[in-house]
Amino acid sequence: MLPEKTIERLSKYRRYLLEKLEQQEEYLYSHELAAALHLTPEQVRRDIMLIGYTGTQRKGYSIKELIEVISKILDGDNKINAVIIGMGHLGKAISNYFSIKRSNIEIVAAFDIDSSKVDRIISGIKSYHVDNLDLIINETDAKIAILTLSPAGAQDITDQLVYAGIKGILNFTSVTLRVPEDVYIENYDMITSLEKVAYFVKENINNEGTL
Amino acid sequence: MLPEKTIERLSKYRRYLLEKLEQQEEYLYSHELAAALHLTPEQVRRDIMLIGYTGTQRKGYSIKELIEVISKILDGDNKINAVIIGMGHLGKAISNYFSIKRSNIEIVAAFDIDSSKVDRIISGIKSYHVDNLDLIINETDAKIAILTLSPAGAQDITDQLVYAGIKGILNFTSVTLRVPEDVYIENYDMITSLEKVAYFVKENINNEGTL
DNA sequence: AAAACAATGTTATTTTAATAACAATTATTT
DNA sequence: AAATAATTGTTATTAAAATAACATTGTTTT
Ligand SMILES: NC(=O)c1ccc[n+]([C@@H]2O[C@H](COP(=O)([O-])OP(=O)(O)OC[C@H]3O[C@@H](n4cnc5c(N)ncnc54)[C@H](O)[C@@H]3O)[C@@H](O)[C@H]2O)c1
Ligand SMILES: NC(=O)c1ccc[n+]([C@@H]2O[C@H](COP(=O)([O-])OP(=O)(O)OC[C@H]3O[C@@H](n4cnc5c(N)ncnc54)[C@H](O)[C@@H]3O)[C@@H](O)[C@H]2O)c1
Repeated sequence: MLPEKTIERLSKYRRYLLEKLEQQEEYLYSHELAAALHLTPEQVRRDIMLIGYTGTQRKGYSIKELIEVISKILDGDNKINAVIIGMGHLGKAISNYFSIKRSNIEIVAAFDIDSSKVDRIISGIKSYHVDNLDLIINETDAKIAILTLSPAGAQDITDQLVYAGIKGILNFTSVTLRVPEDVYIENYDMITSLEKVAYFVKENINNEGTL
Repeated sequence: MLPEKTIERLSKYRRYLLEKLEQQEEYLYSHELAAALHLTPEQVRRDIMLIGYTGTQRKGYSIKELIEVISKILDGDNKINAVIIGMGHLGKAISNYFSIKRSNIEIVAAFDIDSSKVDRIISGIKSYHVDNLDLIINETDAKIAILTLSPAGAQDITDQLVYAGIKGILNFTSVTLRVPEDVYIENYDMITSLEKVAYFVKENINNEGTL
């Protein structure tokens, strides 16, 4: 099992590599990738070593091959399906983002409780009423859920998702969810990110010149 | 200077503590906080030690006091102002989220290039045309910017922001931004979060029972 | 008032992650 | 064809973060 941080970086590497591939580039060096993502070349090389790929000295890494190796790690043999719950502002932003930046995770269905947002296609994703949750998750064999619904319904929906066989949740609601041990949860809160930025901005301003 | 990870957790602690305060609770134990946020009690106690607060043994931490101490760390003496660039789906979701969950960072202005989204108030935030960027940032003394605009304009806007005196950026565009050393950037990409969830879901499924 | 208990605060240890160092190798130049 | 330069792959070192251990102390019970 690879370190969490390496997994995060691999995802970023792949996104950058895909851009380069579109620009018809064939090879790249560890220091290019590092510079683009604000990392060190050593770290890039170490990550690539860990996934067992080797480039050619003096020439760098084959972009095409590296993408393939990373994809094998991140995607495994078969693709993985996801659903999204709550098609408000955030849900739409994410759906739309996924339809543009392709990833090997496919969002196969969206759900909402509001009948005006249901039974239509939004950013290429079919939207269903939450009453069909269990049915559609089983039909599509989705294993991941993205939660962008109102906080009030979050725990209740989570219980239903777990029952339906969801094994990973990306949670954008501010609710702290209770799930069985074998369900992996990743919480994300923009306020935390922003407060972190604020803290380091303040530290920087205070220490101006003293570093 | 406190560790990055501690800062992230402090933000989460505060959010949880504020909830508890609203429920009229007075004290809480390290293990309660830990359980709620999927951490260990040791880590909670260590973080609290690092910020120099002490609870009372057998009784736990005073919720009110702990919030005050964390706020002093995260907010410092004076509040910090932020602006948001791009009032599309994501920009609106964030503005709205901030107007509900209060934080001591204030979003003082929003900007967009689309005249139909400009010169009105969205989720309590006044929205301006980007042409006024420099003017408004100076007037409001904003130090942080949240980027939720279309990728195409991101680097150009960033240059303007830096020129106007912005010192911290929370970047949601997929563009890798170039900034001077004294500007702190936090990049966030949902695809990375989701691919991380997918990876650990797969690992879990593969290792079922073998752990 | 004494004893038992249950929580904190802090130091020590372990684990994980990042950085650095450098030998091996492969293109390129002379 | 030999020398040079530049980049990789890997091991060693350092730094950061998390966990564990445990002595200390305030609270409760008897
Ligand atoms: N973590 C973050 O950084 C962050 C940022 C912004 C918003 N949020 C949160 O994300 C969520 C969505 O934000 P938004 O701005 O899109 O809000 P929104 O009100 O625009 O959208 C919420 C959607 O969820 C639907 N919904 C409500 N209850 C439901 C249920 N039981 N089942 C299915 N659908 C249901 C609503 O009909 C609506 O379409 C909120 O919980 C908000 O607090 C989090
Ligand atoms: N990081 C992530 O996880 C994530 C998720 C979703 C979307 N995104 C990105 O966030 C951005 C916004 O997404 P969205 O769904 O809200 O898109 P959107 O198209 O709904 O909104 C973009 C807004 O930016 C405005 N804009 C364009 N150029 C501008 C400029 N030069 N100055 C000011 N405003 C400008 C547009 O008028 C529009 O209102 C996009 O870059 C998208 O790729 C990132």
